[in-house]
Amino acid sequence: MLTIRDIAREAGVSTATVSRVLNDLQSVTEETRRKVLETVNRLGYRPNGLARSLSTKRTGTMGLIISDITNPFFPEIARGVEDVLNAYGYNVILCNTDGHAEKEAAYIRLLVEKRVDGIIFASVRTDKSDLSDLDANGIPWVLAGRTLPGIDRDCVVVDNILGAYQATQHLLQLGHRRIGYVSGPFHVSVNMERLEGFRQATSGYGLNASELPIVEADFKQAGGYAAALRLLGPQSDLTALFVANDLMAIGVLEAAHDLAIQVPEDLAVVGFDDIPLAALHTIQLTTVAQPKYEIGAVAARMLLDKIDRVNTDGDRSSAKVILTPKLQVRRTSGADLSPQIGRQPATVPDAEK
Amino acid sequence: MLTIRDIAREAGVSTATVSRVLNDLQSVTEETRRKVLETVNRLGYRPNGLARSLSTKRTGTMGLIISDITNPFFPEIARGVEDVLNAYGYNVILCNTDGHAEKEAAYIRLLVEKRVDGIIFASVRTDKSDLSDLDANGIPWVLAGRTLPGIDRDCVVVDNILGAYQATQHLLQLGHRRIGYVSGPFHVSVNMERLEGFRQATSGYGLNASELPIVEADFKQAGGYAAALRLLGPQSDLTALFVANDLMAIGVLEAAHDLAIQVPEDLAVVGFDDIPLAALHTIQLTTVAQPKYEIGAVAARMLLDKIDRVNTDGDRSSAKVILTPKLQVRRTSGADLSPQIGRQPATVPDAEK
DNA sequence: TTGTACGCGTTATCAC
DNA sequence: GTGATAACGCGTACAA
Repeated sequence: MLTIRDIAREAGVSTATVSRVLNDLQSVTEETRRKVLETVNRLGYRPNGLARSLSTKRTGTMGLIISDITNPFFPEIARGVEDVLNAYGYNVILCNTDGHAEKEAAYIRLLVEKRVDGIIFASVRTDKSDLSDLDANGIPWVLAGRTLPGIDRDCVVVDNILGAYQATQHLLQLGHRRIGYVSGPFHVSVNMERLEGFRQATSGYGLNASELPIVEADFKQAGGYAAALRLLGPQSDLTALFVANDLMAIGVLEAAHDLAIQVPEDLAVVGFDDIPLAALHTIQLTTVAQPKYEIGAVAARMLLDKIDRVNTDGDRSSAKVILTPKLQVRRTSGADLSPQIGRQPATVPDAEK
Repeated sequence: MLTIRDIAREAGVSTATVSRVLNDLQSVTEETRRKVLETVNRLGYRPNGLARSLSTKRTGTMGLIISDITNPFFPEIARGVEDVLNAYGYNVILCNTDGHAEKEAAYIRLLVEKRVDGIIFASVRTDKSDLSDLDANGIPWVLAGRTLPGIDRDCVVVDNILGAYQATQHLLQLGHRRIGYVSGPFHVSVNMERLEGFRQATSGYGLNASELPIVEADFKQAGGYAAALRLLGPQSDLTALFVANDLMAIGVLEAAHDLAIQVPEDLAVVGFDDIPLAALHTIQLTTVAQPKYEIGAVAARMLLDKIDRVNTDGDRSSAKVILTPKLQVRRTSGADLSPQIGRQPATVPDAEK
């Protein structure tokens, strides 16, 4: 592949001049400028970014760490990240960790070796030591859609406690008292927060949250399906389920169907995230909406800011941005059925089918 | 950040020896080996991949170019690509082009400058000149889920013509004769092929394909919705729609619902792709299944092969892999309704609701 | 305005 | 087995 020296020789100038033209710096005669650009185009020269990065100490590449891009929650976040970063000339390396700590650690090591300019963590699980490792190496990072215990900066999240509180209260106001919680992995922060919101809301209604059934699952559709089978057995008295994310809620709906349980007549279901398919008329999942694209976009801007600040003054931390979740009331919570749950036919779209 | 020289000095050896230990090459005494590794771990040294790549001429990074990761068709492909490449120590740079030629060209330039070891194209549109540009620069590439006119190598695809043929024939066998085609962008190869399959099947039944309505849309849900509104106006006599991809088919279903058209009783719908939500019991979209994950995985392996071959002998091309699509018959085509279309109530799941 | 020469952090080719 | 040292391709003081 051609080098800057080839261009310099061909154009009859020095490599320094070629470099100046390519990065349009300072003083270069329009004459020589033309000459250089002409040979560059004629020969199809492409600068070697590796050499450039080695010299400038910036790569124009960022890492994006998520759990699994096939989870419908993540593509929009990734898109928000990508759009913003790409507008500033950055590329994004995508990393699927499946929530495995080892996979994540391995990715981080690779990203550090590739000297990415920054990393966005949207995966559910991250070791705090990994982050201090990055700090030690001077690589800025940002958390998107999640927090970490003991860290209340450099992250953009929705208020999960509030969202879960609203969702649960919605069910309570509809008259439900026997409400189950389909949980994500217990130790994951977003799940802990949503569980906390669930607890606050139920105890606000004088219920003992510890008496309400909670089943741990994995944030995936199949996990939600399995959890629902366990919760909705023959002797179940549950009339509603709050599910920690939409993907599991979809699994719950599938399970309810297979168990011949009518939603929302016999069972109200509320999810979290508002993934695209939740709004389809055949699904109409009541859920807590997160601004996914915005979470990604804001996180990206925050990261860019942080990089700027590292390069100027020494300040390395950003504020914490908390976005507000919004309860999207749709069919599956049976809001139109209240106050007598499960007694009268639903008057919602599709009900007459 | 620490350099190999720091380690060499601290361990009392030369940089060459440190390098040998790190890449466990040749002859190094167990003694010195231990000593080097100890200081590496103690000081937390991370090799600079840029410098390494500059020297070795490989980056361990690949580019993946797609249209839009929020289109449910792509996450599984991306996952297949990522899983395989990551197993071989590669990272993946994700590029969303939205089908814009300029965006794609800009991405390719960036990827070339970063000296990625290879590129996978899963986007719908690619300029042939871009590819020859890559060839000129010695960067291997592979096409995934699509072809390019005049190129029948280095790609993995399903037989789109066959898939579309089967889908259309399915509708014809159910008795439909007035079938519309909701098209993707006309110039996109996969769409052209599916249209071709549609034409072959209809003319096989003595129909004049040119008399059947075809509306061009954009492969997105909103586009499918809009196309359906145009096709299903008051004076429409269509009893079935073959839709070029599932995402648009979802839009068609939404439109049908808003127009109070019953699916499948009044309108049969068949899509293409078999995205995850097509299988949900509330959707049950009849569609042509593509093995998306496999397409990504096979493309990744093909790219790895191609890279290997470039490094050994000079052969730079791979074969063309054609995977077989599979018609997934579900509710929306009303297979259980035949032969009298639209006369009797459906006896499909959910019908008694 | 332009050119020379060194540094960026590795790997690889020599000697020893 | 180990150590100098020249690439790798670019940016950039410094000098001219």
